[in-house]
Amino acid sequence: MSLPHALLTALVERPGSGSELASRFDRSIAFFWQATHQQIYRELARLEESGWVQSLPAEQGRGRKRAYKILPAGRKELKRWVLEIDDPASLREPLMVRLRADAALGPTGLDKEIARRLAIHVEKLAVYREIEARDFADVSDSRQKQVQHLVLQAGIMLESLWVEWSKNALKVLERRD
Amino acid sequence: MSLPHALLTALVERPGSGSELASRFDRSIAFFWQATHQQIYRELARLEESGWVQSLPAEQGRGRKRAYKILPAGRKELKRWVLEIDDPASLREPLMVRLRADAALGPTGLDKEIARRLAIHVEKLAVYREIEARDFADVSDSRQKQVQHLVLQAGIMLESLWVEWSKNALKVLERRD
DNA sequence: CGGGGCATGTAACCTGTTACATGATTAG
DNA sequence: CTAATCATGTAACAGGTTACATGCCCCG
Repeated sequence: MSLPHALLTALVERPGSGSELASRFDRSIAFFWQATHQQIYRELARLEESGWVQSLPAEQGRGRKRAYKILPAGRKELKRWVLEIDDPASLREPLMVRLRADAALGPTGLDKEIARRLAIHVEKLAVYREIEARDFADVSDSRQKQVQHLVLQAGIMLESLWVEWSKNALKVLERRD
Repeated sequence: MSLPHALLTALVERPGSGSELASRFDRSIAFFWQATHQQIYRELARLEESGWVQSLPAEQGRGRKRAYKILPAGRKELKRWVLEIDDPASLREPLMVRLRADAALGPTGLDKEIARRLAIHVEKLAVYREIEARDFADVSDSRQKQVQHLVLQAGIMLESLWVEWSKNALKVLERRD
């Protein structure tokens, strides 16, 4: 489980409230981690219980912003966690299951769906490339920036992969025999 | 949720018992769908309840193989499901969270982990390429075979991506400033 | 001052994971 | 005949998803 540590990371960069973290999430590691606001609130409460973050006491009560900041114990926990080892995440892609079903049942009309997804990937790729051009144009960036760039690069490579794969898949699925 | 339909697909190809399906899973769509035997048994029971599959009545009881075959209603359901639309699956990759934490905290020693994973991806890639050479050497394959090949190709492309990305990441992480 | 949107929160549910248990089969 | 292994199954749990509820704030 990485959500608590993803939140700690965000809070190292800058303190913030649940809703702020949610939108920062969308802008930073959305390619490789997602969380709904419910997950975030639940997890922030747990982090506070563990003594890893602290909510600024000034503001409390439902409906009011509640800003959190990371505590030393949280920093320490994050440093520990970064060096945990785990195998590459496995991808669960229903489309691949559908393809195998198509192969077993005969042509089913999956090409429409793949064309739709091709468009999605093309668009995402354009967005990511734009971010890259804007934030990572300088080749002589700091180490910190280059590491952040690595994450974006993985996102770009993934979208490129799916664009390429989808085009090829459409060629194969054209066959109606 | 795709597990029930992944099982239906496997049962269209050939009837089988839970354990057989589990090992067939490993050999066919393991790149894009995984399931433990517990999930499979639970799901097979549900599929039977829904009237989509039938277990051959001869064999029953704990510890005895229980073969299932797909029913017409199951085939129909599978055909319906193949054409459902959903957005590309999102990848949850803790390593990317770790990288962002590394960027925020300063060098933490992630390069070891990435080198380890590079080796894993290289090995998987070799295995997939071997399967490809053995099962999909013929360019003039049937449509069915070509569609199955598409799934394997996606797996190969993904592993290649991570090999390439890991090598680049190692270069960046060498920097210790 | 009333309504809509925003921030937070509660609750139920589902999938997937892990640990463990039991009956059958097979090897030595 | 016993031990190891295989096939099936039970149970508890954790993370993620969805639906919905509540309180604050600001705009008209």
